[in-house]
Amino acid sequence: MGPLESYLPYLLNRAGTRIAVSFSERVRPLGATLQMWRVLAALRERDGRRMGDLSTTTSIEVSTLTRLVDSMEVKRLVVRRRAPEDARAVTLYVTPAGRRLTERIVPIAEHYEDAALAGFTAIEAERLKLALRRLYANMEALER
Amino acid sequence: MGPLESYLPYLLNRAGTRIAVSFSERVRPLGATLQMWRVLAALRERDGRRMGDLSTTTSIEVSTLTRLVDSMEVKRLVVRRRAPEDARAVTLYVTPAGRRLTERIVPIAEHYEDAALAGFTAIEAERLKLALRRLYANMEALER
DNA sequence: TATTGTTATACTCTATAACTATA
DNA sequence: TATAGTTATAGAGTATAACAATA
Repeated sequence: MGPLESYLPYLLNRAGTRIAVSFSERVRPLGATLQMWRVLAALRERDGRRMGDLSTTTSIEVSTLTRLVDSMEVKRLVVRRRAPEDARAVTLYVTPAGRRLTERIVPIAEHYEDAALAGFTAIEAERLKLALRRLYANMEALER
Repeated sequence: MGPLESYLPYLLNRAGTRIAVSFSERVRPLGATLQMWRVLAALRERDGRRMGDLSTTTSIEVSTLTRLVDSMEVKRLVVRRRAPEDARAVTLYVTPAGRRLTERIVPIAEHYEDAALAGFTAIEAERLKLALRRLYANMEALER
């Protein structure tokens, strides 16, 4: 085990934290947070998702998500609806205001994607993303 | 901007959080936390570092670090000493107990490094680390 | 009995700024 | 005046478990 600088989890968290903090500052003036953006991005992909589904795709804890969605409902960005096929489940839908906010954040997200990957070739960028997915899968496998 | 899954900051944070949580669980029985390990790893590299120095190398906020070091002093893992050349600065030294704990965590850290990179060739692993360093540098440059 | 989501509590880390003691 | 570190306070997120409603 060499210096901290060569340690993968460290490099990963350092880069991840840096980009998250920077992105958060950038969307704060719009009244949004990183976590809100994750929910909006997930709903942009597919509307009417369940809380549990959103929790796994956004990597936000269910109990955190409950309160996050509370605040997003107050801001009229999303609405909760009981799922018709299973009355235990709650599904989430974006409102027009939520859609407008989403479309304002998308270019910022794209900008961060580009800024983070400045100097990377398209192939290098894809390799990096693939590596991160493999890494995640490895850690998931380790849990069992 | 495609699905959340293809978004770099998301992939980064997801992988980073997963590995951090898993590692934390693994070292908790030893009475250690991820943040403590970072400090110990930094001091293992070089003893007698200043608080400010430790803050930047570990990516832990100075005010968080102060309280973290408080708790590490209570556990007799490190000791604070005033720097002789500048009485404003505080330097940190590992105790024998701290060293013993460090040596117990090192193999765990190595294990996580290996587990996360399972299936990666040495070249792929190096490429990934290099990419993470470049990405961090890009974000740092963006701040200015 | 198991599952979905909510609520409550305690805890960790961060952000910010005020404060002290040096320089 | 600026710097190094500490302290205080508020906020965001997590971990955990208990809970209600439904399956």
